[in-house]
Amino acid sequence: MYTMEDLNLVMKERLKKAQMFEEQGIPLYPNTYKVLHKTKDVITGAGPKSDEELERESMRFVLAGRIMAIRSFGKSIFMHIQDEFGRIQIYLQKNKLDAEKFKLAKKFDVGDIIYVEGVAFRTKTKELTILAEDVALITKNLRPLPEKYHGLKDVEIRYRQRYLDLIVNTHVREVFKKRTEIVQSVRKFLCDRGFLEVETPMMQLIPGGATAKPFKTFHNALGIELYLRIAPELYLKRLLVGGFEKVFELNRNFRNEGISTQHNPEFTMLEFYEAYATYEDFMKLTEELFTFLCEQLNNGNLKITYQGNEIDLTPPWKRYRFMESLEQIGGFSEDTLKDFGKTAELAKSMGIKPEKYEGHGKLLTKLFDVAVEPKLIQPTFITHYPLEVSPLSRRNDMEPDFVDRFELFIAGREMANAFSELNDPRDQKERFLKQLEAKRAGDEEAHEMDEDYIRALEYGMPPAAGEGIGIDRLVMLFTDMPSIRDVILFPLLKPEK
RNA sequence: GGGCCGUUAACUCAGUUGGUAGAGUAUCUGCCUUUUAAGCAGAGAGCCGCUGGUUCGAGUCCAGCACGGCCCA
Repeated sequence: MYTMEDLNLVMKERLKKAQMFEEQGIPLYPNTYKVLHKTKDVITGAGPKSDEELERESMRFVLAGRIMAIRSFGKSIFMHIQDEFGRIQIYLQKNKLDAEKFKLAKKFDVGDIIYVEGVAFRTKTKELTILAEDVALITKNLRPLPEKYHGLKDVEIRYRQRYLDLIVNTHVREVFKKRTEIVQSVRKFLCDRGFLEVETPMMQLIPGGATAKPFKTFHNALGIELYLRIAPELYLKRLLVGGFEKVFELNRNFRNEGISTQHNPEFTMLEFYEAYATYEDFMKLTEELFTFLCEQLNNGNLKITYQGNEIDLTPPWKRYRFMESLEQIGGFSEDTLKDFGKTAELAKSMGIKPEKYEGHGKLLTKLFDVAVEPKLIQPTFITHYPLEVSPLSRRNDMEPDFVDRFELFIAGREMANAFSELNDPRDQKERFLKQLEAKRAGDEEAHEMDEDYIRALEYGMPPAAGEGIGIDRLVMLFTDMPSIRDVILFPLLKPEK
Protein backbone atom coordinates (compact mmCIF):
# COMPACT_ATOMS: atom_id res chain seq x y z
CA MET A 1 0.00 0.00 0.00
CA TYR A 2 0.92 3.62 0.06
CA THR A 3 3.14 5.13 2.70
CA MET A 4 1.78 8.60 3.25
CA GLU A 5 5.27 10.04 3.70
CA ASP A 6 6.49 9.61 0.17
CA LEU A 7 3.43 11.00 -1.57
CA ASN A 8 2.90 14.53 -2.71
CA LEU A 9 0.21 16.62 -1.14
CA VAL A 10 -2.31 16.22 -3.93
CA MET A 11 -2.15 12.44 -3.75
CA LYS A 12 -2.60 12.53 0.01
CA GLU A 13 -5.72 14.62 -0.46
CA ARG A 14 -7.09 12.26 -3.08
CA LEU A 15 -6.46 9.21 -0.94
CA LYS A 16 -8.18 10.91 1.97
CA LYS A 17 -11.12 11.72 -0.26
CA ALA A 18 -11.25 8.14 -1.57
CA GLN A 19 -11.33 6.83 1.97
CA MET A 20 -14.10 9.26 2.85
CA PHE A 21 -16.16 8.09 -0.15
CA GLU A 22 -15.78 4.47 0.89
CA GLU A 23 -16.86 5.25 4.43
CA GLN A 24 -19.99 6.79 2.96
CA GLY A 25 -20.63 3.64 0.91
CA ILE A 26 -19.76 5.25 -2.41
CA PRO A 27 -17.89 2.69 -4.53
CA LEU A 28 -14.69 4.02 -6.09
CA TYR A 29 -14.51 1.58 -8.99
CA PRO A 30 -18.03 0.38 -9.85
CA ASN A 31 -18.62 -1.46 -13.11
CA THR A 32 -22.39 -1.34 -13.18
CA TYR A 33 -23.14 1.78 -15.21
CA LYS A 34 -24.35 1.24 -18.73
CA VAL A 35 -22.91 3.87 -21.04
CA LEU A 36 -25.16 4.42 -24.04
CA HIS A 37 -23.56 7.36 -25.83
CA LYS A 38 -20.22 8.83 -26.75
CA THR A 39 -19.35 12.51 -26.91
CA LYS A 40 -19.49 12.35 -30.68
CA ASP A 41 -23.13 11.22 -30.46
CA VAL A 42 -23.92 14.43 -28.62
CA ILE A 43 -22.01 16.52 -31.12
CA THR A 44 -23.49 14.90 -34.21
CA GLY A 45 -26.95 14.38 -32.68
CA ALA A 46 -27.54 17.64 -30.87
CA GLY A 47 -24.90 19.85 -32.44
CA PRO A 48 -26.84 20.81 -35.60
CA LYS A 49 -30.04 21.65 -33.68
CA SER A 50 -31.05 25.21 -32.90
CA ASP A 51 -31.38 26.35 -29.29
CA GLU A 52 -35.19 26.22 -29.59
CA GLU A 53 -35.16 22.71 -31.07
CA LEU A 54 -32.90 21.51 -28.25
CA GLU A 55 -35.25 22.99 -25.66
CA ARG A 56 -38.30 21.47 -27.32
CA GLU A 57 -36.88 18.01 -27.96
CA SER A 58 -34.90 17.60 -24.71
CA MET A 59 -32.48 15.01 -26.12
CA ARG A 60 -31.17 12.67 -23.44
CA PHE A 61 -27.65 11.31 -23.37
CA VAL A 62 -26.00 8.75 -21.12
CA LEU A 63 -22.26 9.30 -21.11
CA ALA A 64 -19.07 8.49 -19.30
CA GLY A 65 -15.71 10.19 -19.46
CA ARG A 66 -12.71 11.55 -17.66
CA ILE A 67 -13.03 14.97 -16.05
CA MET A 68 -10.51 17.25 -17.73
CA ALA A 69 -11.57 20.57 -16.24
CA ILE A 70 -13.80 21.79 -13.43
CA ARG A 71 -15.20 25.27 -12.90
CA SER A 72 -17.12 25.13 -9.68
CA PHE A 73 -19.48 27.72 -8.19
CA GLY A 74 -21.50 27.63 -5.00
CA LYS A 75 -24.58 26.03 -6.43
CA SER A 76 -23.48 24.99 -9.92
CA ILE A 77 -20.54 23.28 -11.55
CA PHE A 78 -19.20 23.17 -15.09
CA MET A 79 -17.00 20.30 -16.15
CA HIS A 80 -15.48 19.05 -19.35
CA ILE A 81 -15.43 15.30 -19.71
CA GLN A 82 -13.42 13.47 -22.33
CA ASP A 83 -13.97 10.08 -23.90
CA GLU A 84 -12.22 8.36 -26.80
CA PHE A 85 -13.89 10.60 -29.34
CA GLY A 86 -13.77 14.05 -27.81
CA ARG A 87 -14.91 16.39 -25.08
CA ILE A 88 -18.24 17.73 -23.97
CA GLN A 89 -19.23 20.22 -21.32
CA ILE A 90 -21.38 19.08 -18.41
CA TYR A 91 -23.44 21.49 -16.33
CA LEU A 92 -24.53 20.48 -12.84
CA GLN A 93 -27.10 22.63 -11.09
CA LYS A 94 -27.96 22.19 -7.44
CA ASN A 95 -31.71 22.32 -7.95
CA LYS A 96 -31.62 19.88 -10.91
CA LEU A 97 -29.83 17.12 -9.04
CA ASP A 98 -30.45 14.97 -6.01
CA ALA A 99 -28.91 16.77 -3.01
CA GLU A 100 -26.54 13.90 -2.19
CA LYS A 101 -25.44 13.61 -5.82
CA PHE A 102 -24.65 17.31 -5.99
CA LYS A 103 -22.63 17.11 -2.81
CA LEU A 104 -20.72 14.16 -4.30
CA ALA A 105 -20.12 15.99 -7.58
CA LYS A 106 -18.63 18.91 -5.65
CA LYS A 107 -15.96 16.49 -4.47
CA PHE A 108 -15.01 15.19 -7.90
CA ASP A 109 -11.45 15.81 -9.03
CA VAL A 110 -9.93 16.47 -12.42
CA GLY A 111 -8.91 13.02 -13.61
CA ASP A 112 -11.90 11.16 -12.18
CA ILE A 113 -13.98 9.11 -14.60
CA ILE A 114 -17.66 9.83 -14.12
CA TYR A 115 -21.08 8.82 -15.35
CA VAL A 116 -23.50 11.51 -16.52
CA GLU A 117 -27.07 11.34 -17.63
CA GLY A 118 -28.74 14.50 -18.90
CA VAL A 119 -30.24 16.67 -21.58
CA ALA A 120 -28.45 18.65 -24.25
CA PHE A 121 -28.76 22.43 -24.29
CA ARG A 122 -26.71 25.46 -25.22
CA THR A 123 -25.22 27.86 -22.70
CA LYS A 124 -25.19 31.65 -22.96
CA THR A 125 -21.86 31.39 -24.75
CA LYS A 126 -23.44 28.92 -27.22
CA GLU A 127 -21.49 25.89 -26.08
CA LEU A 128 -23.27 22.58 -26.49
CA THR A 129 -23.61 21.21 -22.95
CA ILE A 130 -25.27 18.38 -21.05
CA LEU A 131 -27.44 19.49 -18.13
CA ALA A 132 -26.87 16.67 -15.67
CA GLU A 133 -29.85 14.91 -14.12
CA ASP A 134 -27.84 12.03 -12.74
CA VAL A 135 -24.16 11.70 -12.02
CA ALA A 136 -21.91 9.08 -10.44
CA LEU A 137 -18.29 8.26 -9.81
CA ILE A 138 -17.01 5.43 -12.00
CA THR A 139 -13.28 5.52 -11.35
CA LYS A 140 -11.45 7.54 -8.73
CA ASN A 141 -8.29 9.32 -9.81
CA LEU A 142 -5.48 9.32 -7.26
CA ARG A 143 -2.73 11.04 -9.21
CA PRO A 144 -2.97 14.62 -10.47
CA LEU A 145 -2.99 15.17 -14.23
CA PRO A 146 -0.50 17.55 -15.82
CA GLU A 147 -1.44 21.18 -15.95
CA LYS A 148 -4.39 21.93 -18.20
CA TYR A 149 -2.95 24.80 -20.20
CA HIS A 150 0.60 23.78 -21.06
CA GLY A 151 -0.15 20.10 -20.88
CA LEU A 152 2.52 17.43 -20.69
CA LYS A 153 5.67 18.42 -22.56
CA ASP A 154 8.41 16.37 -20.92
CA VAL A 155 9.20 13.91 -23.71
CA GLU A 156 10.65 11.38 -21.34
CA ILE A 157 7.38 11.17 -19.40
CA ARG A 158 5.44 11.22 -22.67
CA TYR A 159 7.26 8.08 -23.82
CA ARG A 160 7.54 6.29 -20.49
CA GLN A 161 3.95 6.98 -19.45
CA ARG A 162 2.24 6.97 -22.83
CA TYR A 163 -1.14 6.54 -21.15
CA LEU A 164 -0.69 9.99 -19.64
CA ASP A 165 0.41 11.43 -22.97
CA LEU A 166 -2.73 9.98 -24.56
CA ILE A 167 -5.00 11.43 -21.87
CA VAL A 168 -3.57 14.90 -22.06
CA ASN A 169 -2.29 15.36 -25.61
CA THR A 170 -5.23 14.48 -27.79
CA HIS A 171 -3.29 15.01 -31.03
CA VAL A 172 -1.13 12.06 -30.00
CA ARG A 173 -4.23 9.86 -30.15
CA GLU A 174 -4.80 11.07 -33.68
CA VAL A 175 -1.30 9.99 -34.69
CA PHE A 176 -1.90 6.46 -33.44
CA LYS A 177 -5.37 6.25 -34.97
CA LYS A 178 -3.77 7.25 -38.25
CA ARG A 179 -1.16 4.57 -37.77
CA THR A 180 -3.92 2.00 -37.53
CA GLU A 181 -5.63 3.41 -40.62
CA ILE A 182 -2.37 3.17 -42.55
CA VAL A 183 -1.81 -0.44 -41.51
CA GLN A 184 -5.38 -1.35 -42.38
CA SER A 185 -5.14 0.41 -45.73
CA VAL A 186 -1.93 -1.41 -46.61
CA ARG A 187 -3.60 -4.71 -45.76
CA LYS A 188 -6.62 -3.83 -47.86
CA PHE A 189 -4.44 -2.81 -50.80
CA LEU A 190 -2.62 -6.14 -50.80
CA CYS A 191 -5.64 -8.32 -50.03
CA ASP A 192 -7.60 -6.64 -52.84
CA ARG A 193 -4.81 -7.69 -55.19
CA GLY A 194 -4.91 -11.31 -54.11
CA PHE A 195 -2.01 -11.34 -51.67
CA LEU A 196 -2.38 -13.83 -48.84
CA GLU A 197 -1.43 -12.63 -45.38
CA VAL A 198 0.69 -15.20 -43.56
CA GLU A 199 2.58 -15.50 -40.29
CA THR A 200 6.08 -16.93 -40.20
CA PRO A 201 8.42 -17.50 -37.24
CA MET A 202 9.59 -14.64 -35.09
CA MET A 203 11.94 -17.04 -33.31
CA GLN A 204 14.40 -18.44 -35.79
CA LEU A 205 17.32 -20.85 -35.64
CA ILE A 206 19.21 -18.86 -38.25
CA PRO A 207 18.52 -15.14 -38.36
CA GLY A 208 18.29 -14.37 -42.06
CA GLY A 209 16.80 -12.14 -44.70
CA ALA A 210 18.75 -9.02 -43.82
CA THR A 211 22.14 -7.86 -42.69
CA ALA A 212 21.74 -6.89 -39.04
CA LYS A 213 22.64 -8.02 -35.55
CA PRO A 214 19.95 -10.21 -33.97
CA PHE A 215 18.65 -10.60 -30.43
CA LYS A 216 19.39 -13.98 -28.91
CA THR A 217 17.05 -15.99 -26.75
CA PHE A 218 16.92 -19.52 -25.36
CA HIS A 219 14.37 -22.30 -25.52
CA ASN A 220 14.58 -24.26 -22.27
CA ALA A 221 12.80 -27.46 -23.25
CA LEU A 222 14.70 -27.88 -26.52
CA GLY A 223 17.92 -26.57 -25.03
CA ILE A 224 18.64 -24.45 -28.11
CA GLU A 225 19.49 -20.87 -28.80
CA LEU A 226 17.07 -19.01 -30.97
CA TYR A 227 17.13 -15.58 -32.55
CA LEU A 228 14.38 -13.01 -32.83
CA ARG A 229 13.92 -12.47 -36.50
CA ILE A 230 15.62 -9.61 -38.27
CA ALA A 231 13.37 -10.24 -41.31
CA PRO A 232 10.77 -12.78 -42.44
CA GLU A 233 12.17 -12.91 -45.98
CA LEU A 234 13.56 -16.42 -46.21
CA TYR A 235 10.39 -17.97 -44.78
CA LEU A 236 8.17 -16.04 -47.15
CA LYS A 237 10.22 -17.25 -50.09
CA ARG A 238 9.95 -20.82 -48.82
CA LEU A 239 6.21 -20.26 -49.25
CA LEU A 240 6.79 -19.34 -52.90
CA VAL A 241 8.56 -22.69 -53.23
CA GLY A 242 5.55 -24.29 -51.56
CA GLY A 243 3.22 -22.89 -54.18
CA PHE A 244 1.74 -19.75 -52.68
CA GLU A 245 2.22 -17.15 -55.39
CA LYS A 246 1.33 -13.90 -53.62
CA VAL A 247 2.05 -13.60 -49.91
CA PHE A 248 2.69 -10.86 -47.43
CA GLU A 249 3.50 -10.47 -43.78
CA LEU A 250 3.06 -7.28 -41.78
CA ASN A 251 4.58 -7.64 -38.34
CA ARG A 252 7.46 -6.99 -36.02
CA ASN A 253 11.18 -7.39 -36.72
CA PHE A 254 13.94 -7.07 -34.14
CA ARG A 255 17.41 -5.68 -34.67
CA ASN A 256 20.00 -5.45 -31.93
CA GLU A 257 21.33 -2.05 -32.84
CA GLY A 258 21.40 1.52 -31.69
CA ILE A 259 18.33 3.57 -30.89
CA SER A 260 17.75 6.84 -32.70
CA THR A 261 15.01 8.98 -34.18
CA GLN A 262 14.98 6.48 -37.05
CA HIS A 263 15.53 3.19 -35.22
CA ASN A 264 13.70 1.28 -32.54
CA PRO A 265 14.96 -2.23 -31.70
CA GLU A 266 11.55 -3.65 -32.56
CA PHE A 267 9.85 -2.16 -35.55
CA THR A 268 7.11 -3.07 -37.96
CA MET A 269 7.89 -4.30 -41.42
CA LEU A 270 5.77 -5.17 -44.39
CA GLU A 271 7.18 -7.75 -46.78
CA PHE A 272 5.37 -9.00 -49.85
CA TYR A 273 6.30 -11.44 -52.58
CA GLU A 274 4.82 -12.22 -55.96
CA ALA A 275 5.77 -15.11 -58.20
CA TYR A 276 6.55 -14.30 -61.84
CA ALA A 277 6.80 -10.56 -61.08
CA THR A 278 9.93 -8.42 -61.38
CA TYR A 279 11.33 -5.51 -59.40
CA GLU A 280 10.11 -3.28 -62.24
CA ASP A 281 6.54 -4.47 -61.69
CA PHE A 282 6.96 -3.61 -58.04
CA MET A 283 8.02 -0.04 -58.75
CA LYS A 284 4.64 0.43 -60.37
CA LEU A 285 2.87 -1.43 -57.54
CA THR A 286 4.63 0.76 -54.98
CA GLU A 287 3.45 3.91 -56.73
CA GLU A 288 -0.06 2.47 -56.71
CA LEU A 289 0.18 1.67 -53.01
CA PHE A 290 1.14 5.24 -52.11
CA THR A 291 -1.59 6.61 -54.36
CA PHE A 292 -4.07 4.33 -52.59
CA LEU A 293 -2.84 5.46 -49.18
CA CYS A 294 -3.35 9.09 -50.21
CA GLU A 295 -6.88 8.24 -51.29
CA GLN A 296 -7.60 6.57 -47.95
CA LEU A 297 -5.87 9.05 -45.64
CA ASN A 298 -5.48 12.29 -47.49
CA ASN A 299 -8.67 12.67 -49.55
CA GLY A 300 -6.77 11.63 -52.65
CA ASN A 301 -4.39 14.55 -52.33
CA LEU A 302 -0.99 13.32 -53.50
CA LYS A 303 0.88 16.23 -51.99
CA ILE A 304 1.88 15.95 -48.36
CA THR A 305 4.03 18.08 -46.10
CA TYR A 306 6.81 16.44 -44.17
CA GLN A 307 8.81 18.55 -41.70
CA GLY A 308 8.36 21.63 -43.82
CA ASN A 309 9.06 19.94 -47.17
CA GLU A 310 6.27 19.57 -49.65
CA ILE A 311 6.39 16.07 -51.07
CA ASP A 312 4.61 15.25 -54.28
CA LEU A 313 3.68 11.57 -54.50
CA THR A 314 2.20 11.84 -57.98
CA PRO A 315 3.56 8.97 -60.10
CA PRO A 316 5.66 8.22 -62.01
CA TRP A 317 8.51 8.82 -59.60
CA LYS A 318 12.05 9.66 -60.60
CA ARG A 319 14.37 6.74 -61.25
CA TYR A 320 18.14 6.64 -61.15
CA ARG A 321 20.51 3.77 -61.48
CA PHE A 322 22.65 3.51 -58.36
CA MET A 323 25.88 4.48 -60.16
CA GLU A 324 24.08 7.24 -62.03
CA SER A 325 22.83 8.72 -58.76
CA LEU A 326 26.36 8.82 -57.34
CA GLU A 327 27.50 10.79 -60.36
CA GLN A 328 24.51 13.06 -60.94
CA ILE A 329 23.37 13.66 -57.36
CA GLY A 330 26.49 12.81 -55.41
CA GLY A 331 28.65 14.71 -57.88
CA PHE A 332 31.39 12.07 -58.08
CA SER A 333 33.23 11.28 -61.29
CA GLU A 334 32.65 8.01 -63.10
CA ASP A 335 36.39 7.53 -63.26
CA THR A 336 36.68 7.58 -59.44
CA LEU A 337 33.65 5.39 -58.83
CA LYS A 338 34.70 2.63 -61.20
CA ASP A 339 38.07 2.17 -59.51
CA PHE A 340 38.17 0.47 -56.10
CA GLY A 341 41.37 2.23 -55.06
CA LYS A 342 40.11 5.66 -56.02
CA THR A 343 36.76 5.02 -54.37
CA ALA A 344 38.55 4.07 -51.15
CA GLU A 345 40.63 7.26 -51.31
CA LEU A 346 37.48 9.31 -51.84
CA ALA A 347 35.74 7.58 -48.94
CA LYS A 348 38.66 8.27 -46.62
CA SER A 349 38.72 11.92 -47.65
CA MET A 350 35.07 12.09 -46.59
CA GLY A 351 35.76 10.63 -43.17
CA ILE A 352 34.52 7.13 -43.98
CA LYS A 353 37.05 4.52 -42.97
CA PRO A 354 36.79 1.35 -45.01
CA GLU A 355 36.85 -1.96 -43.13
CA LYS A 356 39.04 -4.82 -44.31
CA TYR A 357 36.08 -6.93 -45.30
CA GLU A 358 34.38 -4.16 -47.24
CA GLY A 359 34.63 -4.39 -50.98
CA HIS A 360 33.99 -1.88 -53.72
CA GLY A 361 30.21 -2.23 -53.67
CA LYS A 362 29.97 -1.72 -49.92
CA LEU A 363 32.08 1.43 -50.11
CA LEU A 364 29.92 2.82 -52.87
CA THR A 365 26.82 2.39 -50.70
CA LYS A 366 28.54 4.22 -47.88
CA LEU A 367 29.20 7.10 -50.25
CA PHE A 368 25.60 6.91 -51.34
CA ASP A 369 24.35 7.12 -47.75
CA VAL A 370 26.28 10.32 -47.16
CA ALA A 371 26.13 12.11 -50.50
CA VAL A 372 22.93 10.99 -52.18
CA GLU A 373 20.33 9.67 -49.75
CA PRO A 374 19.79 12.94 -47.79
CA LYS A 375 19.10 14.75 -51.07
CA LEU A 376 16.32 12.42 -52.15
CA ILE A 377 13.42 14.44 -50.77
CA GLN A 378 10.90 13.77 -53.55
CA PRO A 379 10.06 10.09 -54.08
CA THR A 380 12.90 8.48 -56.00
CA PHE A 381 13.69 4.92 -57.02
CA ILE A 382 17.34 3.96 -57.01
CA THR A 383 17.92 0.81 -59.06
CA HIS A 384 20.75 -1.59 -59.90
CA TYR A 385 22.56 -1.91 -56.59
CA PRO A 386 26.00 -3.53 -56.31
CA LEU A 387 25.84 -7.32 -56.03
CA GLU A 388 28.07 -7.26 -52.94
CA VAL A 389 25.43 -5.55 -50.78
CA SER A 390 22.54 -7.62 -52.15
CA PRO A 391 23.11 -11.26 -51.21
CA LEU A 392 19.51 -12.31 -51.93
CA SER A 393 18.84 -10.37 -55.14
CA ARG A 394 18.82 -11.62 -58.69
CA ARG A 395 21.91 -10.77 -60.72
CA ASN A 396 21.29 -8.37 -63.59
CA ASP A 397 21.46 -10.22 -66.91
CA MET A 398 23.51 -7.47 -68.60
CA GLU A 399 25.70 -6.29 -65.73
CA PRO A 400 26.55 -9.24 -63.50
CA ASP A 401 28.14 -7.04 -60.79
CA PHE A 402 24.79 -5.40 -60.18
CA VAL A 403 21.39 -6.73 -59.20
CA ASP A 404 17.76 -6.24 -60.22
CA ARG A 405 16.85 -4.22 -57.21
CA PHE A 406 15.47 -0.86 -56.17
CA GLU A 407 15.19 1.18 -53.04
CA LEU A 408 12.64 3.93 -52.65
CA PHE A 409 13.63 7.16 -50.92
CA ILE A 410 11.30 9.87 -49.67
CA ALA A 411 12.24 12.82 -47.48
CA GLY A 412 15.85 11.65 -47.48
CA ARG A 413 14.98 8.27 -46.01
CA GLU A 414 14.82 4.73 -47.27
CA MET A 415 11.16 3.78 -47.42
CA ALA A 416 11.24 0.53 -49.34
CA ASN A 417 13.67 -2.08 -50.58
CA ALA A 418 12.74 -4.50 -53.33
CA PHE A 419 14.27 -6.85 -55.80
CA SER A 420 13.77 -9.63 -58.21
CA GLU A 421 14.54 -12.68 -56.13
CA LEU A 422 17.60 -14.81 -56.60
CA ASN A 423 16.21 -18.29 -57.27
CA ASP A 424 19.32 -20.06 -58.53
CA PRO A 425 20.40 -22.25 -55.58
CA ARG A 426 23.97 -22.50 -56.83
CA ASP A 427 24.41 -18.75 -57.04
CA GLN A 428 22.66 -18.33 -53.69
CA LYS A 429 25.02 -20.80 -52.03
CA GLU A 430 28.00 -18.97 -53.45
CA ARG A 431 26.65 -15.66 -52.13
CA PHE A 432 26.14 -17.13 -48.68
CA LEU A 433 29.72 -18.38 -48.73
CA LYS A 434 30.88 -14.86 -49.64
CA GLN A 435 28.94 -13.55 -46.67
CA LEU A 436 30.57 -16.11 -44.39
CA GLU A 437 33.95 -14.86 -45.54
CA ALA A 438 32.97 -11.32 -44.61
CA LYS A 439 31.72 -12.62 -41.27
CA ARG A 440 35.03 -14.30 -40.58
CA ALA A 441 36.78 -11.07 -41.53
CA GLY A 442 34.85 -9.26 -38.85
CA ASP A 443 31.56 -8.15 -40.41
CA GLU A 444 29.12 -8.87 -37.60
CA GLU A 445 26.17 -8.09 -39.81
CA ALA A 446 27.02 -10.45 -42.64
CA HIS A 447 24.32 -12.90 -43.70
CA GLU A 448 24.29 -16.40 -42.22
CA MET A 449 24.36 -19.60 -44.27
CA ASP A 450 20.93 -21.20 -44.33
CA GLU A 451 21.20 -24.75 -45.70
CA ASP A 452 17.50 -25.42 -45.59
CA TYR A 453 16.84 -22.30 -47.62
CA ILE A 454 19.26 -23.56 -50.27
CA ARG A 455 17.49 -26.94 -50.16
CA ALA A 456 14.18 -25.18 -50.72
CA LEU A 457 15.59 -23.32 -53.74
CA GLU A 458 16.86 -26.64 -55.10
CA TYR A 459 13.25 -27.79 -55.32
CA GLY A 460 12.66 -24.73 -57.47
CA MET A 461 11.35 -21.32 -56.53
CA PRO A 462 9.52 -19.54 -59.33
CA PRO A 463 11.07 -16.26 -60.44
CA ALA A 464 9.56 -13.61 -58.19
CA ALA A 465 9.83 -10.13 -56.86
CA GLY A 466 9.82 -9.19 -53.19
CA GLU A 467 9.61 -5.92 -51.32
CA GLY A 468 9.93 -4.63 -47.80
CA ILE A 469 8.44 -1.39 -46.51
CA GLY A 470 9.21 0.01 -43.08
CA ILE A 471 5.80 0.76 -41.62
CA ASP A 472 7.05 3.05 -38.86
CA ARG A 473 8.77 5.32 -41.35
CA LEU A 474 5.71 5.23 -43.56
CA VAL A 475 3.61 6.37 -40.59
CA MET A 476 6.15 9.09 -39.77
CA LEU A 477 5.82 10.36 -43.33
CA PHE A 478 2.02 10.46 -43.32
CA THR A 479 1.73 11.90 -39.79
CA ASP A 480 4.57 14.43 -40.22
CA MET A 481 6.36 13.10 -37.14
CA PRO A 482 10.13 13.63 -36.84
CA SER A 483 10.95 10.69 -34.56
CA ILE A 484 10.10 6.99 -34.75
CA ARG A 485 9.26 7.24 -31.03
CA ASP A 486 6.35 9.47 -31.96
CA VAL A 487 4.72 6.66 -33.95
CA ILE A 488 5.48 3.72 -31.62
CA LEU A 489 3.14 3.60 -28.63
CA PHE A 490 5.73 2.27 -26.21
CA PRO A 491 9.23 2.91 -27.57
CA LEU A 492 12.11 1.19 -25.82
CA LEU A 493 13.83 3.36 -23.20
CA LYS A 494 16.43 2.62 -20.60
CA PRO A 495 15.00 1.69 -17.19
CA GLU A 496 14.13 4.67 -15.04
CA LYS A 497 16.36 3.73 -12.14
C1' G B 1 31.00 5.34 -28.96
C1' G B 2 31.68 11.12 -29.57
C1' G B 3 29.75 16.35 -29.29
C1' C B 4 26.11 19.89 -27.64
C1' C B 5 21.83 20.82 -24.55
C1' G B 6 18.45 19.62 -20.55
C1' U B 7 17.08 17.65 -15.40
C1' U B 8 14.29 23.21 -9.74
C1' A B 9 6.86 21.91 -6.35
C1' A B 10 2.11 17.12 -9.19
C1' C B 11 2.54 20.09 -14.33
C1' U B 12 4.72 24.41 -17.27
C1' C B 13 8.73 27.32 -16.22
C1' A B 14 11.87 31.69 -13.75
C1' G B 15 16.07 31.88 -10.55
C1' U B 16 20.88 38.17 -11.34
C1' U B 17 28.35 38.72 -10.03
C1' G B 18 27.88 32.24 -5.38
C1' G B 19 24.51 34.96 0.07
C1' U B 20 17.49 32.19 3.61
C1' A B 21 13.93 28.80 -3.04
C1' G B 22 10.11 31.82 -6.91
C1' A B 23 5.60 32.39 -10.38
C1' G B 24 1.32 30.43 -12.86
C1' U B 25 -1.63 26.10 -12.95
C1' A B 26 -3.05 22.17 -9.65
C1' U B 27 -4.17 21.22 -4.18
C1' C B 28 -6.53 22.90 0.62
C1' U B 29 -10.08 26.67 3.37
C1' G B 30 -13.77 30.47 2.54
C1' C B 31 -17.39 33.27 -1.01
C1' C B 32 -19.92 32.56 -5.64
C1' U B 33 -26.34 29.24 -10.08
C1' U B 34 -24.24 30.19 -17.52
C1' U B 35 -18.40 29.31 -16.59
C1' U B 36 -14.65 27.91 -20.09
C1' A B 37 -6.71 29.22 -19.01
C1' A B 38 -13.90 31.37 -14.45
C1' G B 39 -13.16 35.04 -10.49
C1' C B 40 -11.97 37.07 -5.42
C1' A B 41 -9.52 36.29 -0.41
C1' G B 42 -6.26 33.23 2.33
C1' A B 43 -3.05 28.72 3.19
C1' G B 44 0.06 24.66 2.46
C1' A B 45 3.45 22.31 -0.84
C1' G B 46 10.86 21.39 -2.66
C1' C B 47 16.54 15.30 -1.94
C1' C B 48 17.09 22.29 -6.85
C1' G B 49 18.60 14.34 -10.97
C1' C B 50 22.67 11.59 -7.95
C1' U B 51 27.81 11.54 -5.82
C1' G B 52 31.99 14.13 -4.77
C1' G B 53 35.02 18.75 -4.93
C1' U B 54 36.11 24.22 -4.49
C1' U B 55 34.22 27.91 -0.91
C1' C B 56 32.86 30.98 5.35
C1' G B 57 28.66 29.85 2.09
C1' A B 58 26.66 26.09 -4.04
C1' G B 59 20.22 25.59 -7.43
C1' U B 60 24.30 28.74 -9.32
C1' C B 61 31.40 27.16 -10.15
C1' C B 62 34.31 22.24 -11.14
C1' A B 63 34.52 16.71 -11.82
C1' G B 64 32.20 12.05 -12.25
C1' C B 65 27.70 9.31 -12.85
C1' A B 66 22.36 8.50 -14.24
C1' C B 67 18.24 9.52 -17.39
C1' G B 68 16.39 12.24 -21.58
C1' G B 69 16.68 15.29 -26.21
C1' C B 70 19.23 16.75 -30.75
C1' C B 71 23.38 15.98 -33.95
C1' C B 72 27.48 12.87 -35.56
C1' A B 73 29.73 7.76 -36.07
